Amino acid sequence: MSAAQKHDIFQAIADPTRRKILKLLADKKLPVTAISRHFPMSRTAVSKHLRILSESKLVSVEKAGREKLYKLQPEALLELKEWLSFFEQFWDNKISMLKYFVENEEIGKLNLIMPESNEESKDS
Amino acid sequence: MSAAQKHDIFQAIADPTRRKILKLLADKKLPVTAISRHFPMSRTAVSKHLRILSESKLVSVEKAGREKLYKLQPEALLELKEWLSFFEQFWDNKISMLKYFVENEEIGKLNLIMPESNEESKDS
DNA sequence: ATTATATGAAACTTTTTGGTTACATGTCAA
DNA sequence: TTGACATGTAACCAAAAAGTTTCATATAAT
Repeated sequence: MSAAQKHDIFQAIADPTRRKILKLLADKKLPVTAISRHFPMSRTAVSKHLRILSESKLVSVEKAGREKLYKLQPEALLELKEWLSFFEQFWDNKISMLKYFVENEEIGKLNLIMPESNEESKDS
Repeated sequence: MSAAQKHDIFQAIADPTRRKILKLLADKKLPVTAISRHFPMSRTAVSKHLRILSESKLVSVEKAGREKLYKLQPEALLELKEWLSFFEQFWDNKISMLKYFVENEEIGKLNLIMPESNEESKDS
């Protein structure tokens, strides 16, 4: 069912505000008003972002009195993970070293492992 | 350097055309004209997508005679991987079962592991 | 030299996106 | 039952995105 939903997960996470919302919800369920306090925009704008996140199943909603609690649904990120893993196959031999540099926040030094940094370049 | 580049990786992969381009380039380097044959749009439109992919370092360019060969740069996806890994911490215990369902294309049955599917719901 | 191929840039159009304000509804507290 | 709080929807607007066509430039082939 659901031939083509309007918002896919790639689109959903494209917006910085929505990514920040996801991080907020990682801690705990929150109602719209609480969420919107973290942003320099109206509650209504945040509400629209939440609708988009809901459509792509990244968050779920739960009624609690007059509030509606939004909850992170991290399983939806599985699709992204699968997509990523396809490309990792073209990548594997470099990943562990890259991980090292990233985890040590020294990604700026990454040219150290790039072989093309020689003085003169010979073809083939 | 480069305080805030115009296109980040999340935006770059948000567009389906660009994701397809990345898959094409996974196989081999290609010039714009060859790439655009896979799409129902003009070469110029594809060229613009490639510029966006370049800006976010997902592809690199290499001059070859009168052609320009575009090449996949999968390392740029590391940022995405890092972002994802943050959320996996809220996810770990479910991941293996989810993987099973996904790999067997039975994601529709996922409610099997959702505890809230009882007949009546008791508060707290 | 001349023609054909490969490309990017510019100007323009249409659609989508992200935001606003105003309004209607539902729930809690007095 | 009246007032305050929490929310979503509607109508609207501006800016960004994605596409088009036209043009200019560089390289290759004849």
